[in-house]
Amino acid sequence: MSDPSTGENLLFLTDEQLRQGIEAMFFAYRGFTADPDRILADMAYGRAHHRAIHFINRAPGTTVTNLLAILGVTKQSLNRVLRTLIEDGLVESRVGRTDKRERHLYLTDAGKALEQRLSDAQRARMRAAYRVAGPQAVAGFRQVLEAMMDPDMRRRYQALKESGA
Amino acid sequence: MSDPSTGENLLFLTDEQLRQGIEAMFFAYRGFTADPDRILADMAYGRAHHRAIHFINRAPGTTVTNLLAILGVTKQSLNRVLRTLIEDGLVESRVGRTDKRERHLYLTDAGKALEQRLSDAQRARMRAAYRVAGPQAVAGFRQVLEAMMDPDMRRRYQALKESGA
DNA sequence: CAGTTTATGTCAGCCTTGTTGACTTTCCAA
DNA sequence: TTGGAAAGTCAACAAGGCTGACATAAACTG
Repeated sequence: MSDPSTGENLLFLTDEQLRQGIEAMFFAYRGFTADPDRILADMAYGRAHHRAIHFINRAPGTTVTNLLAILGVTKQSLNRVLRTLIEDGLVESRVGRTDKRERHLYLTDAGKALEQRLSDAQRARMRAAYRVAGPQAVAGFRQVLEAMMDPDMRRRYQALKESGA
Repeated sequence: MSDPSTGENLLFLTDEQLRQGIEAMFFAYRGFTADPDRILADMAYGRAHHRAIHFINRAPGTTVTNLLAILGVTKQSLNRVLRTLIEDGLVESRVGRTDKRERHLYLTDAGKALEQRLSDAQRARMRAAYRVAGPQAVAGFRQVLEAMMDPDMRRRYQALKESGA
């Protein structure tokens, strides 16, 4: 329409529009993590513990190496977090049956309980936002987020998504 | 349709859909920060410096207190970052004219140059994602993000948005 | 004018969570 | 049986959050 070179209206790709999107991501991510952060602050845990708990719950029996790849941190960093979770009885580490080098990770009942608290809080905000925005906006939201991921992370995300529902 | 209580299809509010949205936010945010992070890693700077530079560029002459509120950190934390940026000649701090207690912050030419590099990188990814998803998806993306913010952050975001274009 | 509040900066110390590098143990597979 | 992958550990370090205490200057208020 207004752009003769393509026949499309590309006003949504202006620097100003992109900047607004960038700032929206920044402010929204703060809200996104705020509720779980408040819960975790009361314990000796942080966001790193939340992430580990989330993905162990999501894929019970996952190996340390797999978790490492999903979280994108070093094994030393993850190990510190994992050790405290195991010590505190929230995570169980079982030696692999076929490959005994591997450790398979599971949430204990206490771990599941914490996961529930954290994800309830996070989902509540997400649900409220989804409800306000409506299904069509949510579809767009997901599309843009997927397009924003690094290709290997997109693959991991897709795999998780398909294993889910 | 499928939900007799509301007459709406609320399948987009299922726990599984919400969980996918949560994971999408996690993976997308990683992509969102990856490019600037790579640039910053070569210097002695981190994400905190990027945020300060971004918002000083966005609102030149902003005061320290205002920046504090936008970034949501303590003044000690911000001050550490600001001090290095001023020492390195990327940010200039001017004493307020009407209220001499205030410091007004501006990017120097060097600061503007770095801001440009960082935002170019971040916008490039954003632009690619926007282009793939299309204008309607982008509108939905923005709607959901806005709804996800804390109310006071939403106000700040709106104020920035209106001051922009 | 005296006293209080506000804006800013700074020192010290702490925590989480990331990093690198070096090293060991276990154990699968060629 | 030996090489290499998987896992774990120790040490050291840095960024970037936090709290608490304190200093200074300027503005505001009674």
